[in-house]
Amino acid sequence: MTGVKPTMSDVARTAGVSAMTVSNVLTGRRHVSPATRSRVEQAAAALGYELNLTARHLRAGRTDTVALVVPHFDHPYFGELAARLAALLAAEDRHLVVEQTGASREAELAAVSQARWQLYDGVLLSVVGMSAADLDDLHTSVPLVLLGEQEMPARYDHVRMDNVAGARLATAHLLATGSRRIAVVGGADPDPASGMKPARTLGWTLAHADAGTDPAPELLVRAPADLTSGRDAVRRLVADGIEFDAVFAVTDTLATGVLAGLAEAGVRVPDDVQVIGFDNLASSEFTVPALSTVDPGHERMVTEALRLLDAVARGPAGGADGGTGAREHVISPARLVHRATARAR
Amino acid sequence: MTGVKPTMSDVARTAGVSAMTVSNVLTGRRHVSPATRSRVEQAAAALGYELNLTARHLRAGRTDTVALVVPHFDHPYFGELAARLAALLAAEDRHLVVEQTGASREAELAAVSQARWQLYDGVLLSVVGMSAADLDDLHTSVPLVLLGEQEMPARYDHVRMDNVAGARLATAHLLATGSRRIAVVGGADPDPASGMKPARTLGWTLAHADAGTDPAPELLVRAPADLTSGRDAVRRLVADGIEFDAVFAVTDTLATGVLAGLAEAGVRVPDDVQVIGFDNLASSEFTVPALSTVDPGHERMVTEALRLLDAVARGPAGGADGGTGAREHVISPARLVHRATARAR
DNA sequence: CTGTTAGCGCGTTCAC
DNA sequence: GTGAACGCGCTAACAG
Repeated sequence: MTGVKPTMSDVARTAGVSAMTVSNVLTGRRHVSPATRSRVEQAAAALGYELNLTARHLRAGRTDTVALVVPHFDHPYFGELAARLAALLAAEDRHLVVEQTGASREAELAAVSQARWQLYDGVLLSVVGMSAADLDDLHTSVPLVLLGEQEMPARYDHVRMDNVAGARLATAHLLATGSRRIAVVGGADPDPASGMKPARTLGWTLAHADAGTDPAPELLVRAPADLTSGRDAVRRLVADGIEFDAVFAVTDTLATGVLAGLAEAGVRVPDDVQVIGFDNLASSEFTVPALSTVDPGHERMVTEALRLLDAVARGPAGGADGGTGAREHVISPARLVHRATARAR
Repeated sequence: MTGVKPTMSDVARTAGVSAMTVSNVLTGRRHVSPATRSRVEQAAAALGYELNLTARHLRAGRTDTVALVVPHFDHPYFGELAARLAALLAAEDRHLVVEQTGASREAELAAVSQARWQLYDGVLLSVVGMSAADLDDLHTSVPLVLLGEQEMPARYDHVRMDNVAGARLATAHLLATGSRRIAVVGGADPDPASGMKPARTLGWTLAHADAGTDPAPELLVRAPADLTSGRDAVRRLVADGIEFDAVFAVTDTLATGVLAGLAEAGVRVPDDVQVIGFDNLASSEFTVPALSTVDPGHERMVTEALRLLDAVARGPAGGADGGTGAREHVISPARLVHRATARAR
């Protein structure tokens, strides 16, 4: 209630020591005699002293904080990612803060061009809207690891899932269990250079090729990756009278919407239409029926991302490449999770 | 590639001006002649200068950043909360960072006792594990607004939902549509002083009293608020042979688990058992069948929370009370959302 | 084990 | 419209 915030010197003065000693007590980086320590602690408590972290950050040049920058806070995929990273970092007394860009290219560029990242020891950037070219224009001295399913410039470390293999696995399973008209919901033209959708769509195409068939073009349903779009995709398919006996949804979120759409249309899953998603969200076990999906190896991805980030932070000179500028690109293997929306093989 | 990060003085030197002028160009707080401005901008670009925000923060004593501290990143309720807040703040060029405590009392206390909050202009704290007594012991000079459904000390601003009224509404609807044995999943003894569960359970009790009945005690099923627990609650109910013709789940997450459990047991919803949840998550519209639920007035909650935070930040002296220490406690009204898991009245 | 000195890189204050 | 000096609060480096 005195109004002014006490500083370290204030604590030092009332404890009868120097500011350095107070600092030592607080950081524990140097030995302090028990007697001195307790005098300092009492003085700090008496004054209601609170360490000023911004000053520490400026002086130390470190913040012990890693940032995760995601397009949306409210997409379960990113929430789960954040939770996993936070758990890993907390184990080593480091902190995670999460920031949101908004998914558009413009919003991501704006977020990225800001000097905010200087506040962190490293940044994990989940890219969705930006292109490889945009990323190439990016200049930051902060250790940066990219997460995301599109093509990325070689000069950044990058962790992603095996989208093609996962989608191929899912589609192959649908073919092997008797489906012949497999819609890909959230599919995209395989040409565009960005995003997970072309890769997963490619997996769908390849699985058909593997089976010696060719998917009908009207079974490729473009859609943004949200719940509403999944439901709408089914409505559209039904309204257009397009026959299908299975759906490969390129994300679990889309798949959940698809299940809602199929239920609404009175279609039985998996008897009439099988469904497989991609991402293995925590909630996917609890859809009705329980969603079969592709697990992208979440744990692997977060441990690799953190490993790469620490490697960049420690050795800014070269990295895995020995100085050419190329860095590691990790691909986490995908695996099929069998539940109730697809038949057993 | 020179290795050393340029500072403002470096930029100033190569632009042939003083550091102050560089600062003025960057902040835009004072007029700078166009010619000087462009010289500074070119010098900054040439050197690859990046503003050091930690220094600015120390000097300015402000960070233009608000923190949201939540128990879990990966619970959709908090993800949606974060997204709403971020949208509101972005509109005024302020930033939101989200941090996670872990939901236990110990983890929350640890998170809270740290000086980290000094890094923010204000903190929105989502309380789950801590008691009112714990919060009373809290001493921080950072503007703080509490979010959470338990009792909170009067000296903090606090925003919450109308849990009792919402639960009463839901239960009353179930009674009015013919259900007589309404289980409350996630229910709790109304005595304990903390948490949303007792309040929502109380609403369930009161609705029965309103109807002149008394719920059977075996219909109160205690459970943590997650998907697995919702499903397990149904399994237990069924295994124990307890008859029920409706479920009021105290969160949508629990309700989603309940729907999975009912589907697994071959129970038809809403024909055999009606279900109503609480929270109105974005995903609740897409369960099968679509979940009827209680909407807690999300938008209202976030605007109020931000309004209170700004009020604390601006007038640290008094607040709504005029200096007695008591502050505003806002209760957002609840409303029933009719979908497919409950019959129309 | 403890103290002294000297900044970290900005922005406020006051001058011109 | 621009500059000089100082200090925000803390800690690395070197004493002793």
